[in-house]
Amino acid sequence: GKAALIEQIDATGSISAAARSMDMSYRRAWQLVEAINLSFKQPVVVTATGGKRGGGASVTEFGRALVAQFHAMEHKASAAIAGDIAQFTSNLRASRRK
Amino acid sequence: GKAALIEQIDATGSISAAARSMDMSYRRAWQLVEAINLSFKQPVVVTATGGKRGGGASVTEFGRALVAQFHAMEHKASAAIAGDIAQFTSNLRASRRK
DNA sequence: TTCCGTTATATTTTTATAAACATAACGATC
DNA sequence: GATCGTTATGTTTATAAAAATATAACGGAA
Repeated sequence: GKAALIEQIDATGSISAAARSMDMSYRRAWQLVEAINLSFKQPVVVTATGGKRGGGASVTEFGRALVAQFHAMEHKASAAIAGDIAQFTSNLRASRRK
Repeated sequence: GKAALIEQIDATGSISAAARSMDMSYRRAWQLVEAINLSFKQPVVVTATGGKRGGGASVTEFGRALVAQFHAMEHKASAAIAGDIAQFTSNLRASRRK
């Protein structure tokens, strides 16, 4: 979720546009960004207030590398257990929706 | 969490003893067991009410195999991304507790 | 038939999380 | 200095999850 948010910020240039595109409140998106930035030693998203278009946000190179690494980890872990997952899933009962 | 609960049930022979050992309410443990059993095509934990010692619960062979597979998956996934995790963690800010 | 420790279930209360709503601050541009 | 879209923050409400509390049902054994 956070990785997707960062990607949308990178794509749109603002937290609010990213939030809109993900059908998320600006408040929540901003809080996530704050939490992310506080989590790492270096900033992941940098913001600007005011100005011609009201401001904006951009993703740092560090942030981009982080997201890329995250996706790489996803793929590695997923590939490592793909076989088990298939078998595991075959033992799951078909869940009834609503 | 659920895997640990199943292991405790297997070790103790009852849901309530497992719950006590994990400092969990019996109610919660029972609900987890119910959810687990409903999730799979075959029962993972079988229970008995009443009787000499009030009843009890035991883990099926299917359940044991499931837990074993789960741990195997944990190890595989963990090993696959161990290097990334180390680097990732090095970028994390030391979080302040309380 | 009473007792015991367990499974099983219902109800209420508390806590945590998310959503919703409102508003201030910013600063380049016009 | 008025405007605009954004960042930034506070406050309240709603929803969900967990915890706490209570009690019924079970069935061997004494």
